[in-house]
Parts: sequence; C-alpha cells; structure tokens
Amino acid sequence: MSFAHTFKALSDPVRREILVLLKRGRLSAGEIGSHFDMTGATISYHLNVLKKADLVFETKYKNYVYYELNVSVVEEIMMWLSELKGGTENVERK
Amino acid sequence: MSFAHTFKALSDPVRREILVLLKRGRLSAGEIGSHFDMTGATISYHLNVLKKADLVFETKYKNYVYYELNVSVVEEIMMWLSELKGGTENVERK
DNA sequence: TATCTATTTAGAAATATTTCTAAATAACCA
DNA sequence: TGGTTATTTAGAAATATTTCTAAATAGATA
Repeated sequence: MSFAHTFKALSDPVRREILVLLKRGRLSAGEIGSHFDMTGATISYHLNVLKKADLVFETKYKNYVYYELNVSVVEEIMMWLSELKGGTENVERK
Repeated sequence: MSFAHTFKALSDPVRREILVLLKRGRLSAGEIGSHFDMTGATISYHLNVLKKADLVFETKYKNYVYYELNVSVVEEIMMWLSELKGGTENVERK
C-alpha cells in the first residue's frame, strides 16, 4: 500500500510477532490466534492491518483462511532504509 | 531503545521526512522545522520521539540543538527485516 | 436442512498519538 | 544586566489505535 501503512503495521509488537510466525510458512487465522492470549476478533483486526499494508496475503481453503508473508514488501522497506543509510551514491564499490 | 520504539518512530510520515532531511547531514531544530508547516513545539515532539528511538542524536552548539541521523539503528532494523525475509539458513551461497 | 466451526464485522471502552497555544529554559549578544 | 533568539515543556483538544463482547457470515458435515 504505502510506507505509511507498512511502517504503521510494523510498529505493533503483536503484528511483528505474527510476521515472525509466518516466516516458517503459511498459517490459518486460528493457528496464528492460538499463539496469543487474545480473542480471534483481535487477531483478525491485526491480520487485516497487515493485509492492508501488503505484508501478508491470504488464501482460502475450505472454511479456513491461510495467511502468508509477503516478502516483496519487506524488501521495499529495506530499500527505503538502505537509501536512508547512505543513498545510491554511497554504495561501496571495490 | 527497542524495535517497538524504532518502528513506532518510523511509522509517522513527518518523522520519516525528518530522517530523509538528515540524510544530507546534521541540521538544527529550527532548520528542520522550517521544512514543515507546523509549530516548533510539534517538531520538538517529533525530534524527541526519534531521539528516544535512537534514530537521531543531538549535539548542542551555542543556543542551537543539532540533530544527526544515527545510522547504526537503521542497520539494526534492516537486520531484523533481513531475518524475516529468510533467516540465516536461507542466505544464498554460491 | 440444521448445526457446527472458523473467521470477520460492528460497536463500544480504554488508551495512545498528534497537534496546538502559552509558558518556561537556556544560551547568546548589546 | 536585560533583551533577543532557539528550543523544550505543560496541558488541552482532536483523532487514532487497540482491545473486547456480541453478532454476522461462510463454508463443512451429519
């Protein structure tokens, strides 16, 4: 979506932990929820924030909704941070 | 300080723009403020959030306070994101 | 079809964030 | 010293975020 949304999404510890869980592969909303001491509704809210930020995408199978990490947006933020660190003109060349 | 504070600090567009300004070198609080249509008090608040997140540090000279980007914390977040992307076990080796 | 399971939506309460104005500090200079 | 400039602090108002409970939806199965 936008850097604003992406960084906002990353700014919450629950959402960062969800992303770490998804690092190992896709999980259903319920599986994600079982890692937290929170209602399914709250997890659903956080998943929606991550989805709007394009940090995860969902696929539906039977009556489950599976969430998966979207690596490409993580790469985009890394690019932004890399620019901040030094800009292209400072890339080290040997 | 912590990832929580760092990402929270990065989640605001004004603060991200301040960081981009500081990319070119240190600036006083007033110089930073002149780039925005906001009161000095508001800029001071944002600088304080960035400072608490260790994204900037300040040095005082005369009656000015200069702010400078702290690259090392930017690098730490990039490390976290890099882990998220694939973890050490996935680093490409040729 | 009826009902059970998984998940989301709606709405409300508590808390946090962002911004302002006005006042306080702190250091400079005439 | 007294006044000017740069910046921060305090406190308040507006808005946004996070969480819950209860209800709604959607699909699966008996």
